[in-house]
Amino acid sequence: MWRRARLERCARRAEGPSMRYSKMLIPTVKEVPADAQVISHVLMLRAGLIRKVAAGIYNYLPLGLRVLRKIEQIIREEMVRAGAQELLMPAVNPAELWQESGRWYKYGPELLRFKDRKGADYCVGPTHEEVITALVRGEVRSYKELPLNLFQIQSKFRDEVRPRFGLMRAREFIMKDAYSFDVDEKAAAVCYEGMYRTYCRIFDRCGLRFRAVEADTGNIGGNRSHEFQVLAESGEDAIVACSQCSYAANVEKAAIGAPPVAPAASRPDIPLQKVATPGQRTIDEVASFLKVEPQQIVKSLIYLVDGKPLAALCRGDHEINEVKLRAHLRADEVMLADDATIEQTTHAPCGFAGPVGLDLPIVADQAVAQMFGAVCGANEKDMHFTGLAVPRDVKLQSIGDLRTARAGDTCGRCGGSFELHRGVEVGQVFFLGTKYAAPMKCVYLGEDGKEHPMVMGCYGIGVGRTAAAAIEQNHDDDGIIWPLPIAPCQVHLLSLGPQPEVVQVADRLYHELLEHGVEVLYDDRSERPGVKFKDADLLGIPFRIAIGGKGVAGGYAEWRPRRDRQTVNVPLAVIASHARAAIDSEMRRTPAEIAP
RNA sequence: CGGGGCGUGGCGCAGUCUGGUAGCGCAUCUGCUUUGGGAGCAGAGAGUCGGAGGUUCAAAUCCUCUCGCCCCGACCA
Repeated sequence: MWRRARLERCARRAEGPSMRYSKMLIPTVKEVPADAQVISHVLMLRAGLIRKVAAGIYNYLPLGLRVLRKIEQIIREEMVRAGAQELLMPAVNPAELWQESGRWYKYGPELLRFKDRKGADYCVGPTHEEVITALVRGEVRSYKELPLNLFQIQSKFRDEVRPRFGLMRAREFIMKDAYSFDVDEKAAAVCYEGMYRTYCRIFDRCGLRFRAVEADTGNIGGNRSHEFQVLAESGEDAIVACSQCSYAANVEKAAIGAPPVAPAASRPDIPLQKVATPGQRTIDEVASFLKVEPQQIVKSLIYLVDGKPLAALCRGDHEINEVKLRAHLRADEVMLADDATIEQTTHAPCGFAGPVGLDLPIVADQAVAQMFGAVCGANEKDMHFTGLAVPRDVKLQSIGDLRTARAGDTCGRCGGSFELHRGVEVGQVFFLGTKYAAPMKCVYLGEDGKEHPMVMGCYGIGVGRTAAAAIEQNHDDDGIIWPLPIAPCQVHLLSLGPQPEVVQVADRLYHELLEHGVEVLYDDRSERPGVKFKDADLLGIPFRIAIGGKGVAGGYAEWRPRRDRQTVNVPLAVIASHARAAIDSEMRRTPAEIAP
């Protein structure tokens, strides 16, 4: 009963002065916008949800904002349920805080910096670890005041090199960011687990299919992280999931099982031989020229690791993963060497590098360590070696899991095999430890009377990106198919035709739906039916009710869910309660109704 | 930051090579007809051709410089 009351309250608030289409700013467009590359961007523009103001900067129009507010509200409810408190920090941050954490110097041009009238340095916050840490260290002294988990929902700015894909990669974007403060690692780990579960609830409630995957911690630092990936063909991120155990990870991070030890029979002990390969630079060229498979070739890449050259080896059909390489070497920066460095270190042009006799530290992917009878570059123009036996011919500094995971690879946890998915990253949770608390002296007095740094975690959700991901995952050729919990409205009511009795019935039903606590968009425009149908499909409101001349004469309305498009005629007398019941039943399909 | 492309009524584009009255489709407005899957006819309004210099009798068009946007790559929530 409380639930009905709440829904009615929400609907009344949502109704505002009017949800009549004729009075609203819903600028739909027929033509596909020229500069939109991904479907969510196309549909958000076409459905009149957003408009671009500048590169990566958008207006959120009324229907678009309704979606963002729905997502925000779900996040807010679940964060509060998990014990977090909402606050709001400034978008503009003084440079001093960022200098204190060191990120003023490390962050690079993505941090939008500017000066005020006095010439003092400021930035627009791309994230808020500095501000929150400064706040908490100033206000919290004792272990008795911990733990704390504080969050905000706010616009952030990252001056992306290349903003694109609409809200998927904007420069200004709305983000929920939360920061937890605990007395020790153990308590912080409990908090991290709690946030992990909260995130699962949030995306479940949004009605999205997603996977939580192990992730690299990137620049934010810390030692434990999960990304929440909404599964969609068009996702930018590649993730793998084990077919046998629960392990799932970003391909950048996914631990690949060690290859089985090759039997002696498959280790041909043949001599190293230099062969001419004029002009054959790429793996494919060398493979077809020497009539071998790419996996029999050792690919040798020269990297600059914190400025120093190093050779990294992987199999010809594999890809070196720079994230893993950086982690393996405990380096800050890993980048492919330029041609000049390659020629200097290998004494050969790019395309002929090899590990034999190379005067550089060499690291190898685990799959390379057991290669016999292989092919590699000879560090000499137009020459390769055949008969390479890695253990015999190459001095390796170390061996590790250095390549990007692929479908079918062995799971590093259980030995099962990986399936590949694509996803849109909508959230990430980080276990930060004392990375910020220590340098910024965010400390508390413990029971032992001594000062300790607080142990932190941070937890982000891209609100606009979640909306975009929902569209990537839920659309067809005609438009968006919103999951009910985040749809701009629940029911799209259409009046078809100019006959006064049709308008009268539709008007009455509009009010009846509102009285039933239904969020309804009422298309009362004097457009032809075709126009209204097309706009309804484009907007993607989950349920459509059409009132037409025939229906009014026969005493029924036409009910059609957007997703399956199974049209049924429902008597006018019960259509409102039919809608109410359909909404309740659909909402119950989300885990929100599972006991807290 | 490297490479490529584009800036012309609200939107999408043609015109630029070869300088000579700025055009098309959609949208908008008016009228009549039409009303179950983006209607028809008739009429109308709306553009400093991204900006600044220059060449020329004459510049959307040629030259120089700028600004913005998009795509590919490197980088990232």
